[in-house]
Amino acid sequence: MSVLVLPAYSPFQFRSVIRSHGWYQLAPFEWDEASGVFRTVERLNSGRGVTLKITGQPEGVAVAARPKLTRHEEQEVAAKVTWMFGLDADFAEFYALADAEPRLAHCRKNAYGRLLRSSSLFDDAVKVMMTTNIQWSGTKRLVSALVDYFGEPLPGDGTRRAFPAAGRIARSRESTLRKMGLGYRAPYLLKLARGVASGQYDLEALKDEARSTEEVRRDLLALPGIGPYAAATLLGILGRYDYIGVDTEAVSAVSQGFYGGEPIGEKDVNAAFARWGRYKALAYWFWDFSGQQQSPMEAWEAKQA
DNA sequence: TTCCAGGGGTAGA
DNA sequence: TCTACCCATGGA
Repeated sequence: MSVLVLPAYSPFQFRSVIRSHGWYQLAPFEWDEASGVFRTVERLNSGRGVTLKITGQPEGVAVAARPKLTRHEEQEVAAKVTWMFGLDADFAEFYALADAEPRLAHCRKNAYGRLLRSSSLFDDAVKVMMTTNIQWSGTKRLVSALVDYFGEPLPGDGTRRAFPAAGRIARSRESTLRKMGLGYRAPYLLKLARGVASGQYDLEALKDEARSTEEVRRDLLALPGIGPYAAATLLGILGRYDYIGVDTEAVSAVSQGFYGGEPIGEKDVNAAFARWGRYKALAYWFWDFSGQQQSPMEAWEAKQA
């Protein structure tokens, strides 16, 4: 076993990142609320699979990796975990704005802002695609099915698998994906996986901070199965908060909170948060609609339970 | 049984 | 740019 301790840019709260959105419930992620242990499986560049047990530290995270990593693999794992937890992200500018807004005043003290990411943007694009026009229980089922069927098994542990590489899905058939329950999403996922595997789509290039948000959004919208909602969600994953991922929850919450319950559309949701400029998506995502210091995520979880 | 979900693609206006 | 319609599947 190897242990890495990775510092985070302050302020940082492990649990706030874990529960920033529903990803912690999707395979191969596992979260144990009682013990505060987060586990996942990663496939490294060498092809080796490793399990990561990640726990919160006062100002960062500790990563226990099995089996023992080489020095080179330690660097790779550190980079992956840094990305997944946004350890180097700085939200000072957002907090300065949020401090003056009662509905966002809880953000700084809870270190809200970081959104839990998968280690690669392909994984997150697939997961977002599996959230479209489906209930959350269905999303969990489909992602688990993809991991179980295509994921790389961990040597010596047949039960744990990493999220499948694009190439593994690319070599399958649409009929196989449909049988797994993906329905009409099957051809979209197949096209995305084949495009990524062939190099037609370079998703990791979208992490380039030098590119404009509009350009990145255009590239996201060009991907099969990625529309306005999915593109906005992925932009948030990429640390760009100019667009709100408008789903049925957003429409409902913003209608109640800002339009007196009147029927509204995607434009109205974005208009309600227009004054937050490049922090629109964060302002919406952590907005305390209930007035009880509760973000939409927490309200959504409470409704689930 | 009917409706609809953390929507997207397409055609037609 | 906006709207209407279709898309598979399972949960409510």
